[in-house]
Formats: sequence, structure tokens, C-alpha cells
Amino acid sequence: MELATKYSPADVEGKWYQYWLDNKLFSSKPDGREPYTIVIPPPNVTGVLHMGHMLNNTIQDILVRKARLEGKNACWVPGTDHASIATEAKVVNRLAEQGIKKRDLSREEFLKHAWAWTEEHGGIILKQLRRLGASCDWDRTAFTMDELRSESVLKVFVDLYDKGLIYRGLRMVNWDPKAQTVLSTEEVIYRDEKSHLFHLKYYVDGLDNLDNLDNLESLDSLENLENQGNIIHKDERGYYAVVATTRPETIMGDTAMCINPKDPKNQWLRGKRVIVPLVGRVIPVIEDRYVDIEFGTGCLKVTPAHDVNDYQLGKTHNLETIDIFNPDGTISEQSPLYVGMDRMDVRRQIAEDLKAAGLMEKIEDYENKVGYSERNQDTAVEPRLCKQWFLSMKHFADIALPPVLEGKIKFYPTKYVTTYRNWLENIQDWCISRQLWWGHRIPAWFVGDENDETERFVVALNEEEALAKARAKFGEDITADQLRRDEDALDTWFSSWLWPISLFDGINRPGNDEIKYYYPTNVLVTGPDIIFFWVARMIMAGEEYLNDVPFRSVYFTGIVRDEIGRKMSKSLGNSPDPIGLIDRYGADGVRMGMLLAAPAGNDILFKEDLCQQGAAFCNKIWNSFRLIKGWQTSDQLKQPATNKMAVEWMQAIMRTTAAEIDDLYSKYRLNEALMTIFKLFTDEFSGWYLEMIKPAYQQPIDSATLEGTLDIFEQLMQIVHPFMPFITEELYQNVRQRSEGDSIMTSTLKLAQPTEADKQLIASFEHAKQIISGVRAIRQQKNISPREPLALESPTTADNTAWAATIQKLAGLSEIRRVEKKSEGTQAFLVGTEEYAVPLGNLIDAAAETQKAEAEIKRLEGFMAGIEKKLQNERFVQNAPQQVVELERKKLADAQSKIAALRETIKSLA
RNA sequence: GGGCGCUUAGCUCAGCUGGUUCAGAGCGUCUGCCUUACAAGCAGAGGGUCGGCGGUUCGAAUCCGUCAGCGCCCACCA
Repeated sequence: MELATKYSPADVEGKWYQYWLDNKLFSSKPDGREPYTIVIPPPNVTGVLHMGHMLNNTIQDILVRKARLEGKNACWVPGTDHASIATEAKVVNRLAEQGIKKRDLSREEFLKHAWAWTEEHGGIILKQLRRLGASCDWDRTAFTMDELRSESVLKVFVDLYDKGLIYRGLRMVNWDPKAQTVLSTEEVIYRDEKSHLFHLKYYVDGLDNLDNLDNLESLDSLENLENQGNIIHKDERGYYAVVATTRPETIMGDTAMCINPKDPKNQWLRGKRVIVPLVGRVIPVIEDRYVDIEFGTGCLKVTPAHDVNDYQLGKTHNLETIDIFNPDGTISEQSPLYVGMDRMDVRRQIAEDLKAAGLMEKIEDYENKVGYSERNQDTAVEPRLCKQWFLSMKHFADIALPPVLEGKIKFYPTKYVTTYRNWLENIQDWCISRQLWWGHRIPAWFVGDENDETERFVVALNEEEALAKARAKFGEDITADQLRRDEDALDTWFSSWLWPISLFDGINRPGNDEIKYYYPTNVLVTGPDIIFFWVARMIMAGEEYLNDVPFRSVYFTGIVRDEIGRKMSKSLGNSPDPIGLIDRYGADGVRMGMLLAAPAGNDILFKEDLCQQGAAFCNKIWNSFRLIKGWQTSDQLKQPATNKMAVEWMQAIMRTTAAEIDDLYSKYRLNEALMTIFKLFTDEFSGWYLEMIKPAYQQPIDSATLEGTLDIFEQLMQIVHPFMPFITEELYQNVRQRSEGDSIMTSTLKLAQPTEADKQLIASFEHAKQIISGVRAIRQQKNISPREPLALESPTTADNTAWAATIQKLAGLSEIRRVEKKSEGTQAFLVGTEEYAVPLGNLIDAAAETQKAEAEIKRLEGFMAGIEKKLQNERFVQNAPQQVVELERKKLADAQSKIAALRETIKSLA
């Protein structure tokens, strides 16, 4: 067979992926084997594959493929997420492009568009994952809003409502004016923003017109107060308080001003009333210790409808609540001014108007945090008071904390345990309703029309059941057309949190064979950014519904960044197209490239070069196969002892390295596992082993060695396979005759544990390697061609005898002479304490060699001095363990003999 | 404001509970090789007072304290 000198991924990858599909090699059914389960973090159904997905899914694929090679029944379940808010936004935008407004559509019409969009774009991302080699059981592909998942969600909602854990409440919530829905606290991300602190004048009612003061007494007392430390503002118009605010546009909603009762500088305001600038509304000055005396002037404007803290103040002080915003962020009819204008425009306008009216004391630059919607990062979130559905979280925090703290679930890296714990210990109730249509519609039915303030409702699985419940609760005369289903949908995460359960239909059919077999899953691979959104909540749902954890470990991947550490983003244009990368470097190359840059738990700094390195490794593997495949055997040949030893050595090193790799896998240190595999193949196998056994040009090889090599190669392919599935399948199929349906995927890799004998064999060859390197280094220094034979003088040791032929071959030696004392005109080098020498005649640069030897002696003497000092220290000799002391003595002795050898060298050079 | 983490070679990172010559790996760099498996390769070499300071110890990259710089998470200070 003629093989190209370069590996071509394009000719291989599609072919084997199809083969795997055709032979159903990804599919899993419960059986007697040990299960190994991973559920995919479902990407947004309309999403497109980005580098984060690539990394995340490569890791999952590696783990799943490794498990298969270990003989486990591996099941990787794929699917997509309906991503309520994100998808609805996309659909709204698309409709807008067609000139259609969402509000002109009925719910049904809108959902038709949404489903059309989903069918059009949905699953593109899953198709892309196939290019990567993802070995998901595609027959199981699920969607968070398909029938089974929807049923599960509704059941859980009803169940939790019945348990009293879901309630409806009027709360200050986070409102996204663009998507026009509430968000959970977790969905709000705060950003530092440069803004302004506006200092506004609130004239004191009754003291706001100096020409018309009817209460001169109070003026006197004001002066008294001023003498007592009050800071009193006054201008030609009258007396006023100064309120500092970042949001002047909310003054139309002010219903009080608040001071700290202990604030010495604001005592004069106690019991007064002040006038909201521009608005003219007179509001009371209230007192509350919440107010920070140090901040600004110590006067806080209170807008109960538009600020969480103000809302609290409003509640304690019984203040009126004026909601001045419409849901879209424009000013509502409730406001006397700026009706219909956008809040951001009003902020600019009102600042001008206040200045013009002389009501602005000053404007300072200020940096504060502004909350944005996680999904919609250009729109500031507005605190808003409204009635929503909530899930009480106390109970869930209680059940979700122990498994992680007690190690029933392990986090990699462990530092996230603290994050997890802090969140759960300070948890707030989860707002689960969204004012969206795309999502699971809340299964609650109201009796009466929208304006019915009594809020009579029932929660039920379907309309029939709802009617029955409504009749039981509110009277038998209720009819179906009096029932009105809640318009809102559920937060996307309210379906995602069931994912590891609902994928195996564990909610609808508790205790079914699949859920019993596959649950708990083995590992969740995801980003730390969704630890609260998703990871924690899955643990809650798992404990609640199956009384068991959803996964045994969580591997948190890093964020994929560009090479200078910036987050990859569309706007920066620094995110490579994953499919383009696969086209250029092959899936195996890209997989390796990403993993090389992904130390466990760290962000990955992605460089395209790394894919190049991955592709180069594929080529290396490919060419080693070409070499082996090209060998002819001859029946006449008996296996030489050197080859037999080489095979044994390679087997020993594979056993040893495989054990190390397994250990790394168990700690999810995949990049180190890959690096170890890379070195095993490149250095040990290609660099040493193949060179040891390689027959001379066009000479045959003995069949025992060839067979041994094929076995070794096959096992190496298995070791590499999880990281590079395509090339390893290609070569596995070609290294020996296979039957239809065979695959590396279903082969099992069994290597014995390394033994003491392995260790010794490896050590003895390490010694031989150093001798070979020593000779090569001399060649390099002296510019002697590798083809020019050299002799080597060697002190006698058993090890060298065993590897003598190999050393001779790899170092290009004509002979190895055993000598008691090295000859004149040789260049020597040390391996351990043994001195080897290469006769070079007049090629020796005596002066340079002497200098080198002297430098080394000097270094060794310094080294010895340190050790001697240590050994003279009685406390060291007394306190340190015996072995450590012995070791120091050995180091000393070794250094001494090295120095002796070097002195010999110098003498012989003289 | 609170919490967590990081700082080791030019770059990215390993170095576990202090003691195998422990200062490492990969990439990059430099030098020499087109040696019939692979130039996407081979061989060889150079490169760091382990962020600063102090402490514990016979012994510290490793433990403690402190300072500096960086990063992340959480938090209602207008």
C-alpha cells in the first residue's frame, strides 16, 4: 500500500464518523456493564458553535471515549436548550426586520414563528459538534421544550406549588425594559460605569420663599441649629436640602426624603417637608438609620417604585408608591413631566432643565455599578415592583449544600466549593416567571378577568384539572370560559435544572430502568459562570426528586480567550470560526490544540499555532505507521536479543505511562494527560523504540518484533484515541485486519500495572540513553557526521553490556571498548559517576576541554561545600530522617568521584 | 465593602502533605543536520536568586506573616 507522506484529515474524518453512526457505536442501552454517563450542557437551540463549545465538548468526548475503552457502557446525551429570553429576542428581531411587531401578533401566531425559527436554525450546533467527533448518542437528542421535558417541567411546578414552595408575590424585581420581562437576581450583571452624581435642591416647604415667610420664629431657631453643627443651605430664594442622586429622572416618583436621625448636620430638616424640584410635589422628610451620614449630604431621595432600598423604606414608613415608568422604559402617565420619553433621554433632559431652573447645586463625576441584563447587555435593568412567581430557596439550599461540602459531589477545581457555599448560604428566592411567550407556560389558571385584584387562581397540569380544582376551591358554578391561564412563561433554567433527570424521563416515570441505570451521571463539564444558574439548581432538583446527586463530579472549564487574554467575542472579532479551524487542521488537530492550552481550571489562551502542533502530531503518528507498514518480514530471521529487549522496554514504559495517564484522568488534568501521551508517542516510541528496532534500509525485520510492534502500536492508538478519535480509528483499522463493524471505539485497553522489573528495565535504558546522548553531543560539538563511526571507551557495567548493541546502533559506534582507564586523546563525558570517552585524536581542543572541566569542578566543589556544611551541622544529622542524611552522603561521594574523573581528564589533556 | 485565587524560563503552565542533584515540561529561541518514516522532521544547546520583605525549621518554590501587582466571585450605599 502506498501511503502519502502527509496525513490528510479530510479524507479520513467524515468516513469514520459515518461508520460510527452506521454501526451505532455511540448508542447506549442499559445493560450489565458499569455505566458512564454525561449529559451535555445544552447549547441554545438557535446558537452557533463557538470556541467555548469546542473546548467543553471536546473534554466531554475525551472522557466518554476513555470510559468506552475501559469497557464501560458510556452514554453521552445531547440536546439543546430553548433559551427562552435569548431565542424570543432573536425571533422578535427577525420579525421586526420583516416589519412585524410582536404586540400585533397573538401568542399562537408568535409561537408559530418561533417554532419555525427553531426548526430552521435548531440543531445546527449539534451538526457542527459532529465535525468535532462528538460521540453523543444522537438517538437520544432532546430539547428542553419537547414533549417529555415540558411534561416534566409542569409536573414539577405543580408539585412544588402543592408543597408550598412556589408562591406568587409582589416584589421589587429586576426588569429588562427591552425584553420586557423580569429577570432573576442571577441574571443581572453589574458593571462599573462612569456617570454623574447630581446634587439637587429640594426647597423646604414654608422656607422656600424668603419674601413671604410667615414664620420668623423658625428662622431664629434655624440659626441656633446652624450654630449647633447643622449644615443649612440657603440661597436668594430660600432654604433647601441637597440630595445627591445618580438618577435624576426618577424624581417624579419621589414620595419622601430621608435623613439619618443621628445626622448632626441635618437636624434642621427633622419634621419638615420638602418640595421635589421641577415637579413641585411636597413630600415629607422621614428618618431612618439606613441612610449613610457620610454619603453626599446625608439626604436621600426616596422613590419606592424604582429602587430596592427605597422600596423597603417605603414599606416601613408607609409611603406612597408612584410608578413613573412604562414597561418599555419610557415615562408613564403617572409622571407629571416627560411623559412618553425614554428614561435615558429624560436623564439628559432633566439635568438641563434642573440647571436652567436653578435647581441643580452641582454635578460631580461618579463611578457606580449599573445592572444589565445578562442576555441583553446593552440595556440597563430597572428595579420594578410587580407580582411574580417565586420559588422559596431556603429548603433547596438546605438539601443542596451537604452533598458538595461532604464531597459526595467533587468540584474540579475545588475552589468553587467556597463560591457555591457562599451563594447557598445567602440565597434569595428565585423569581421563576418571565413575561415571555417562548417557554414553558406557567400552569396556573386565574378565575375572573385581568383586573380582578383578588387573584383567585389554581395550579394544575391542564385545563380540565384546573377547572376541577377551581370548582372545588371557588365554587361549583365556575365554568371553563371563566378560567384564564397565566400568560407568563417559566425561566429557562426552571427546565434546565431537571435536565439530568428529565433526559431519562425520571420525573414522568420515576424509577424507570433508564433513570435507575444512568443516574447519577458521572461528570458534568461546564463553565463556572453558570454555577448558580444551573449547577446548583440541578443539585437541588436531584436531591428533591431522586434523593441523590445528579453527578459525582463537576469539571469547571475555563473561559476561552485569545492569546493576549481577551475574552473571545463577536465585537472584537478575535474568535476563530471553529469549523474553519477543523477544515484547516483537522478535528484531531484542533482538539489537541485546545487541550494543550487548557490547564485544568484555568482560562485557556487560544492560539491557532497550537492547532498546528496538533496537526503535526497527527502527521507524526501517520508517518510512524508508514514506517511500520513498510517493513517486510523474513521467516529466516530469528528475533535478535536487542529487539526482544526493546519490545519489553517499550511495553514496560507503556504500562508505566498508562498508569500515570490514568491518574491524570482521574484528576481531570487532561492537558497533562495529553502532554504525557504526546511524549510517550513522540519521544519514547518514535524517538527511541522505532529507532532501536528499525532495520537497515530495505532489510526485513523479524516477525516476532514486527508482531510486538503492531501490538504496541495498536495500544498506543487506543491510548491516543480519546484525544484524537479520527486518526486513531483510521490507523487501528489498518494496522491489522478488521471485520466489518470493528472499531477502536469498542475495543478495550487493558494494560497491566507496572512492576518493579519494569522500573528497573526503564532505569537501565535511561542510563543507555544518556550514553547515546553523550556521544551525540560530542558529534554536535565537533561537527562529526552521524554516519561517521566512532568508538566508545566504557567502564565495565552490567547495564551497558545489556544495551551495548543498542547503544552502538543509535550512537553510530563502530565498537564499545571496555577500558580500565581511558586513553589519551579522548573526549570524556559523565553519566552518573561513570566516565565514558570517545577517542578523537587531534580533534580535541585541549584548552577548551580543560576549561570546561575546571568550570565543572568548581561547580561541584561549591555543591560539595554546601553538603559538607549540612553534614557538619549536628542538628541536621540528628533531626533529619536517616535516608536524607544518607542521601547527602551519597551526593558528596558522587561529587567526589566526579571531581576525580574530571581531574583525570585535565591531566590527560595536558 | 466581603470572599476566593494567582505571581516559578521569552510565552503557557507542572511542581501533592517541607528533604530523591528539585528548580521542571511544552512551545518559542539559538546551533548543526534535506541521516530514504516524518523538514509539520531529527540531533544538540542556552535560558529562572521560584513577585518583595520578614519569620518558623537542621533544611523553604513548598509552611506562617506582611507588602506589592493581577484576576475572579459576591454585596442595596443613593
